[in-house]
Amino acid sequence: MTQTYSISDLARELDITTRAIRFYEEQNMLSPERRGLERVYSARDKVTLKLILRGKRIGFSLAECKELIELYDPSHGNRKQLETFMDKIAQRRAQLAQQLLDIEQMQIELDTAEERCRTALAQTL
Amino acid sequence: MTQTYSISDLARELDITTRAIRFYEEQNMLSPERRGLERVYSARDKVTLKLILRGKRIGFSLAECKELIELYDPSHGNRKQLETFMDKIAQRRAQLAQQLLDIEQMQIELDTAEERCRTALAQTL
DNA sequence: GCTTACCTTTACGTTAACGTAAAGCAGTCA
DNA sequence: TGACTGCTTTACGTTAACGTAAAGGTAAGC
Repeated sequence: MTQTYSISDLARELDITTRAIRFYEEQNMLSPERRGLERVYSARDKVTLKLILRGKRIGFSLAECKELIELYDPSHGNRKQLETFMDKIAQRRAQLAQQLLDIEQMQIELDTAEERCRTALAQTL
Repeated sequence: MTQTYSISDLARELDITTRAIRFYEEQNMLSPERRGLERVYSARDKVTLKLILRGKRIGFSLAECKELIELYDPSHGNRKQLETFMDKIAQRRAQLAQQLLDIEQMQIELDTAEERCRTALAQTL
């Protein structure tokens, strides 16, 4: 029923190494089931991995990714903790907003770079 | 006339360390003038630094930032080189597009994380 | 003349995020 | 019954991007 995966299944599908996956577990970002010694991953584990990879693509550190993962389940938190969570969420939001600006700016620069390239290419004719 | 800066001027203004600035120079991303031993930075140098910092904020490696800087001046390139430049520009564009998707997705997740937090907080009353 | 504030170079130290090898157990296919 | 294939753990190696300390040069102010 509930889909499970071996470590190399996930490695293939997500295009990362098994070493990386084990490393994330070492960092307490994952804790897959075991069948004997073998790791058995759930759909939830896969989601977590995807979240890590997405975080990495936009330049988040693993520590930051870990915080994001922890935000997934705020049930076991007292008031103080939950407020800390809210703070972290706000921080991430601000960071993402800044990144959007940065990307926008960089796209503009790529535009002008491309144009300079085009004119330089025209010269070589 | 033409504005110049000392290394600590730039460090203060851009909120980085002088060590970092010297490091970028070591990596051939900058080559400021010298007055004796002292480094003297131009407005262009400052722009370059800003570009580096912006790149870093969206998770680019220094190597990637360096490529971006090099795209600034495609004048001294032969046809082959210019085409390589165009390729790199296209690659960066694709990367930025992916990052936009990732950020969008992450914003959605922050939304739901925030909501979960809110309901958990409501429980603590 | 001495301190203070910048600047320089050289060089070793550090952290993150894995890579890579070594050594071994468990099932299967010819 | 090997030989593969895939899984495991342990542990040392590596790269990027600086941090940090050591040792010293120079100009300004008291």
